[in-house]
Amino acid sequence: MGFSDIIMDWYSINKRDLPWRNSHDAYKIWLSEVILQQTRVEQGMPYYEKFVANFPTVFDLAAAHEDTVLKLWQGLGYYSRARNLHHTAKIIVKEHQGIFPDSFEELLKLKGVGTYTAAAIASFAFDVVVPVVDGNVFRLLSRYFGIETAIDSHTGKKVFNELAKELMDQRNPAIYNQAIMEFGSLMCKPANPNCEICPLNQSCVALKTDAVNKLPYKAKTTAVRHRFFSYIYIRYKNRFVMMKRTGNDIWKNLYQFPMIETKKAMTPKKIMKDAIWTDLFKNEHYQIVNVSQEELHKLSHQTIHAIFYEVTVEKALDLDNEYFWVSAKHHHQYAVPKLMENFLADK
DNA sequence: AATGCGGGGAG
DNA sequence: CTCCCAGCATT
Repeated sequence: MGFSDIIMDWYSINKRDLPWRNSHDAYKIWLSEVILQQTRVEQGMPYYEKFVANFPTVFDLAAAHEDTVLKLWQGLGYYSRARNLHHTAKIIVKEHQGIFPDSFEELLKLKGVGTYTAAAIASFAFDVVVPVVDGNVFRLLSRYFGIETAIDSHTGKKVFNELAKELMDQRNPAIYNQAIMEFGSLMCKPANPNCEICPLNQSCVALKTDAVNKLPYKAKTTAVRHRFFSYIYIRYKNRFVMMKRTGNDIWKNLYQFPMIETKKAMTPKKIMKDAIWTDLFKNEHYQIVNVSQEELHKLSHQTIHAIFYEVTVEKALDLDNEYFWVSAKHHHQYAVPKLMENFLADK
């Protein structure tokens, strides 16, 4: 038995019952694949269910407001996925009559659809023979064949894609692609893989050479950047002030309190000299009723040092620029970063 | 070719 | 703590 036969046999017995596997609907497959980009299956699952329930077809998604889409995506991270998802839904409706293209090349043209996702949709929905190479496949192939080429290099991507292509079961691209990812995910795990019971353990190079823990090889390690956010939580009766984050930064198009970013940790005394205070309050009276402890919010390559200034005012300020009042009853419709959600959950 | 983009689970 | 997860867009 060859590599692909072993993978296929293992999969037929050990596969999980995942909701998107019960469909050949390109829309649902696309939806699930975008949700699962850099996201574990268990984490993405409830979001998939929510999106299918709220947007049963691509027409429903295309007709929605971006705020609604982002709100449903809230908490999942990498929000450009949600923005691109919405954008692409509108393209599919306007330019493709609601029908997804059925070739790898055409799928690749869609925003938010890269080589992996295009291959996944093409094979799962349309039985196109094109290999999926995700994190699971990189790991499995690098270990089984003992390939030390860095998976995050240009040549690495080419090498592994070529290899994955040669190994494919040409007759069952949809099932085979699911199978190799499932195998990588459940058997050839990043830490503590199940080598003892692995059906490939007789011919695995990494196992033979004691290199399982060294592969796959990655070239880059990204440095963590520290940022200091001072949020101003301005309350008047049951309302508070919010704004939309624009600009190319984290949490684009999500909402937050007015805030000041500084390059270093800053004392309240210095923060309060920032122009934002006169911008917001002008000559109105305000009172700082609480200053939170610094809270660390860790992202993959940033650590946000957050402090919340809780301020009360005696009348509803006239707001300009991007600021606006929201009531406690209505603020839930705005998508907010996890950091904001955690703060608001205590209110 | 290199960098930025979230949040959470596992070890 | 560190690593990594059904990656992609941008430069």
